[in-house]
Amino acid sequence: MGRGKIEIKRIENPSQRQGTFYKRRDGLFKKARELSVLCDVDLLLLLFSSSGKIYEYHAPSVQSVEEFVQKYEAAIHTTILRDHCMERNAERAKMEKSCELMEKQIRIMTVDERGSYTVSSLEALERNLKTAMERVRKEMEHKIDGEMNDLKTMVRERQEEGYGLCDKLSHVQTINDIAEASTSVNHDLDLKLGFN
Amino acid sequence: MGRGKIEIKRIENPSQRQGTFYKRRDGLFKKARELSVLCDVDLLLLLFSSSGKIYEYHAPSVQSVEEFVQKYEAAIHTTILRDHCMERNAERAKMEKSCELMEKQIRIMTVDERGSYTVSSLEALERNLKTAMERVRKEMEHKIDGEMNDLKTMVRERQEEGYGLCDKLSHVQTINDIAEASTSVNHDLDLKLGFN
DNA sequence: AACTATTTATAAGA
DNA sequence: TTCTTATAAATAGTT
Repeated sequence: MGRGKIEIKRIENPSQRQGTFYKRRDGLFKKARELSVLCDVDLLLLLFSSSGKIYEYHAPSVQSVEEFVQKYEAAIHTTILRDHCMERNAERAKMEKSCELMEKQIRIMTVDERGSYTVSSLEALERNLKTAMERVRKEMEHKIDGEMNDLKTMVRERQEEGYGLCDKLSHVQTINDIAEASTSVNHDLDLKLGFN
Repeated sequence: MGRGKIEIKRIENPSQRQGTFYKRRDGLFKKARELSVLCDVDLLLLLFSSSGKIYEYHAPSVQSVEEFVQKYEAAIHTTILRDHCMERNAERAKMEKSCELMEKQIRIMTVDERGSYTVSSLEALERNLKTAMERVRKEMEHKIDGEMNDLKTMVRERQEEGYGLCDKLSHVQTINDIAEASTSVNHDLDLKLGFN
């Protein structure tokens, strides 16, 4: 219908697309209204233009979008929505169960589940606690080793700063051009800073 | 369009109304699809026939009625559904966070978080592990005490059964009316069962 | 936004 | 429902 036949695919020319949009939108709304009147149909039509503007039509019998969607959801309730809802509920139940299990695990690991242990589970628990204990010790040693190394590094850095200071001092001495037996000063300094 | 012009008002003849419904419904859906394709329009069309059947069309870009309605409601500043959804999402996020925390706690308690401890946290962990250890020991003692008591009870029950048996035996003896020095039998039985 | 040639939708009938 | 077809209605290209 029109001067020429068109293919049903996106119109790339924006102004042409806009023009066609107005015409066809009006046509669609008119058809929607006619269908709802002629055939006693409850009908909702929502659309967003490509520029983001929103347009809506609903049959006179429809009070609001929310009411209509609720009716839709109630009707479709047997399939999409319920499935979706059940999926969410299953996911949620799974999560809750996993939470519960973890909570229980924590209570067990802190031996806070009085009276619900068997002797063998207590033995297993004891083994686990021993393992954890060993790990704590190793980790602690590792940590302390690390801190020792840091301290050693600090000492070394101080030492180097000290040497730098000595160099500067000796340089100053040279500039002062007092050609005495001044090496003893450096040596004294080393001794005071505890170097050897 | 058609053999004659019609007035746009409810068609009272049911079969004619039904026929028109099919034709115009198909036409409307076709137009809706064409508009969405030609003009890049997000579109949702929901309708209930007068007989209560539901029909739906949405543009390919629309994933679901829910999604579309959310977009609509966001655009129209109505927030009922979105709020509900956000509530669910918040709840879920909270749960996930709590799960994560528990998982971390478990990893920490099993000393499986290599390198992420401070010395003081390791000390605290050690204290907790010692407490757990003590509890395991207490629980184990308690359990073993319990089992001992159970065993004692069993022994006592057996003993009583034994006495019962002896009584019966002696009764049978009495009935058999052999008035001999038969108390020795009971005594032998006690010795065999290991009582006293 | 209006015009109009042409295509498309559909009312009535089968 | 589905098809046919005469006719009404929608709209593409244009102004």
